[in-house]
Amino acid sequence: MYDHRQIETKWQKRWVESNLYQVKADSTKPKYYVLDMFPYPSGDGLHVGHPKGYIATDIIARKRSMEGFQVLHPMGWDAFGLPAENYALKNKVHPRVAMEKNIINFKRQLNLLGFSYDWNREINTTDPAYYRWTQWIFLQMWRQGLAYESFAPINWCPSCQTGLANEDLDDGHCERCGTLVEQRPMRQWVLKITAYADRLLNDLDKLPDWEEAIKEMQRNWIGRSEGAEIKFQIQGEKAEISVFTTRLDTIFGCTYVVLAPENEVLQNLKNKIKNWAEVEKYIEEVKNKTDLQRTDLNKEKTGIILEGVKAINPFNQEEVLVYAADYVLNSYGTGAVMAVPAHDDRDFDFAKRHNLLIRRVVVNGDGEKDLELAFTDEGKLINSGEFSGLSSAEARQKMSAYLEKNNCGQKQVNYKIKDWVYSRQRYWGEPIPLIHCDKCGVVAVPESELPVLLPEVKSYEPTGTGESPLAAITDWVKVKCPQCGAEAKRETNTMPQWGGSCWYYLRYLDPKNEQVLVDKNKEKYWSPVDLYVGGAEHATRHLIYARFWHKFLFDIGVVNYEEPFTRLKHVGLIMGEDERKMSKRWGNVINPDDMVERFGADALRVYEMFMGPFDQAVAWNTNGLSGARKFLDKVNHIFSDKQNLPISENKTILSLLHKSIKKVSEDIDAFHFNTAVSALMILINSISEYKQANQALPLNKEQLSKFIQLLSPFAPHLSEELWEKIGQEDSILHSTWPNYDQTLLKDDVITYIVQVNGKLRAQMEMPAEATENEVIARAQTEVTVSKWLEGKEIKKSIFVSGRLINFVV
RNA sequence: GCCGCGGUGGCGGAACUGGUAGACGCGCUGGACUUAAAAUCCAGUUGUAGAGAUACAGUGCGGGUUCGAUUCCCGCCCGCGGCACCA
Repeated sequence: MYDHRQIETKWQKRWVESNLYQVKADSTKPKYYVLDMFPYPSGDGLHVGHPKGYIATDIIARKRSMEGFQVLHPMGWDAFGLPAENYALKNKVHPRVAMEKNIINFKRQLNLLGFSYDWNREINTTDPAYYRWTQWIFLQMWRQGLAYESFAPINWCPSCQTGLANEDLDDGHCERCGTLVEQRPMRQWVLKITAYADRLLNDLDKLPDWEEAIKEMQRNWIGRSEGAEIKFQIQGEKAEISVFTTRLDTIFGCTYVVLAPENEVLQNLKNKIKNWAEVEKYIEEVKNKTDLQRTDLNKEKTGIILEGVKAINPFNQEEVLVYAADYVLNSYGTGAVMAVPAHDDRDFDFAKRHNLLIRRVVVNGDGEKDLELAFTDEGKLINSGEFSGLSSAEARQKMSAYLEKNNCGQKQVNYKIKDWVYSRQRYWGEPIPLIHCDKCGVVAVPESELPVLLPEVKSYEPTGTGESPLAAITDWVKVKCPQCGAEAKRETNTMPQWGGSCWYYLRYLDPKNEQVLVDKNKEKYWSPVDLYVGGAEHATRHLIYARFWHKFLFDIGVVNYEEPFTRLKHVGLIMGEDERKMSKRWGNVINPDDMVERFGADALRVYEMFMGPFDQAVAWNTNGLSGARKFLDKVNHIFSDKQNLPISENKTILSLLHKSIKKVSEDIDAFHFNTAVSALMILINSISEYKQANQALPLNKEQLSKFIQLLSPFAPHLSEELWEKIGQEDSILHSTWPNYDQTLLKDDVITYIVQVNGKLRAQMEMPAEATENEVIARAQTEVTVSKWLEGKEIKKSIFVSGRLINFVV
């Protein structure tokens, strides 16, 4: 048993004193940038699951250093935003005070685990010197028309009392507090992420080292669909209804048109709609439904006919009925659809319920029999005028041409992703650096006056009025218009939590620069991030936002790469021992402080990497942690003998050492930490077996030192201690990562498997250079084999060199 | 409903491009040491039958390809994650 407290504090102190982890750009060396998603410093501190990703990046960082890279491995705090503020409100302290206290605790906990962060580069999104640049980027977007004011209804969380982006919702509930979100029309700032939708989608293909699952989530979230927009004239009116469809080929099957109840076309047709009173009542009813009630797939589709209104299908001049129904969403496409009940499930349901005409126009080898369900496959067109006989795909081509020629529509691409609602009616965020002037309109705060400091307030509780608490600070709100000098007002909304995290990885490159966001040369040297590790929950939030901002910064020449994160790995959760998510609510939280106290940081690191595949969720098990500790004790034991043990070099073990160097090196790079640890255990077990048996070590000192190096990224404290013990003076981090010797990987003796009809019957040792004939001859003499061959004819012998021989009888 | 991932001992999990299924760890059983316990060490640990050598079965289920399938193909079942009246 080694004294982990003594060893770990000793080395942590030395690492700080020698500035071991401080790095500078050095163009004579290759660089490697390893990044963790930075945490928001909550008051609960870290639980044992948080460091899992940090341990992995630390292992990679240490290995890369030993491989000769200049490694950037920074850490900081995502300290603005709702979580920090809600915590502060609950505990009745100022968010700044709470945040500062929490950071001290987080940093203490991280240091306890021996991470190799370069703390000289620490950043904090709430630091004015930092958020000055968050505001600066916002201003650049505003100048380019990418930030705009909108008054459309948005998601409103009644508990957090602020507007939210679509990305902040979880099944219609506030992602933070779980409250059901409402729709509220209000003034807000919106970022035009849709302008980047195509690039965000297409460039995913340029990221081969991102996990397919994450890319797929982003693709779904962006939700690109190609189709056509078609104008239906309203009979006897100048007005028209535009619909969006991806199935233009089915347009001859359109038997009615449906408008979303919020669609303004309805209001414009008020006078023509004979049953307006009823229609208005329906619109009211829908307004009072929550989004969840509306989108419940199981509910019956409601709707109301617009009496007196007919729409004209531009392809066959047919007059069709017009409905208002809430199964059509106003926020997607044009807020109106052409209903083709024969070929769309939703339209089919609605048509059945309202007894509407169902006309089939696409077939696929099944004749024209009556439909019991919508036929949504593609096929061959029928009953479609001049287009009959074409395939769906051909028809779409020709029909789009028809639309354009007749000026009644065109090809159109739609996205599910919405522009990003960027303002929050809360205190704890970056002030939006804009000024409202009666004469000049919206005016930017001059860049020389950035940052716009977040003022101190007496009450930072949300107001719920649609204004942030900042609106109450008249002294702060009142300013002179930078353009005309007249009395004007500051924008009082603040930025969301996601703002600061959209670009923090760039600030680490040059954290103290007061002139620019990041120095060009430093950016050129360190960019892009080579490895980024964090939770999968950010796939459609932070990771889309950050890619969007990065592309914008690329467009304005701040960065020189189009994609910020070359390789992305997501970390699997560590669950409680009861297999539930660790949470105070279940009382199953394991605190790393206790585990480090009992077993040591090295054991915790080894265990978390050994638990299972990195990206998979696994339940915590303290017994497993003690197993990791036993392994380290065994390691320590081998190196700690006072007397110098005799050495009798053993070729098998030497070969195993080199196989282990290969396996551990490759496994670390592939994020297969669990099998890397297992390889280290196998190696140490066989060394210690030899030691037990002969009282002689099978490897010499130099060979054994390679093992310490392999272990060092996982267990840096103990490794430094043993490294010193074997007489090394410099830190193990400055040593060179071991290489394996190809010639030592081959075994002299190979265990051959002998099968009869594919069933294992015997094993035998053969010299590596044995030929096929020798192996076959020998195999037939094995008793356990000959017994199965007796009296049978060998039809075939299958020989796999170095592995097996299989007799087919 | 759509998309993605997965299903292997009592448990976490290994298994290279089809070639010894269960590495490594936990737990459990027995033994050594000890007055005793802990720690440590040794042996065993997929199931069934057998004292044992051994035999048979076995990687969610049913088929198939192959000398040989956890791995490939077809058809299902279950679990997890994401998206979802997106036209």
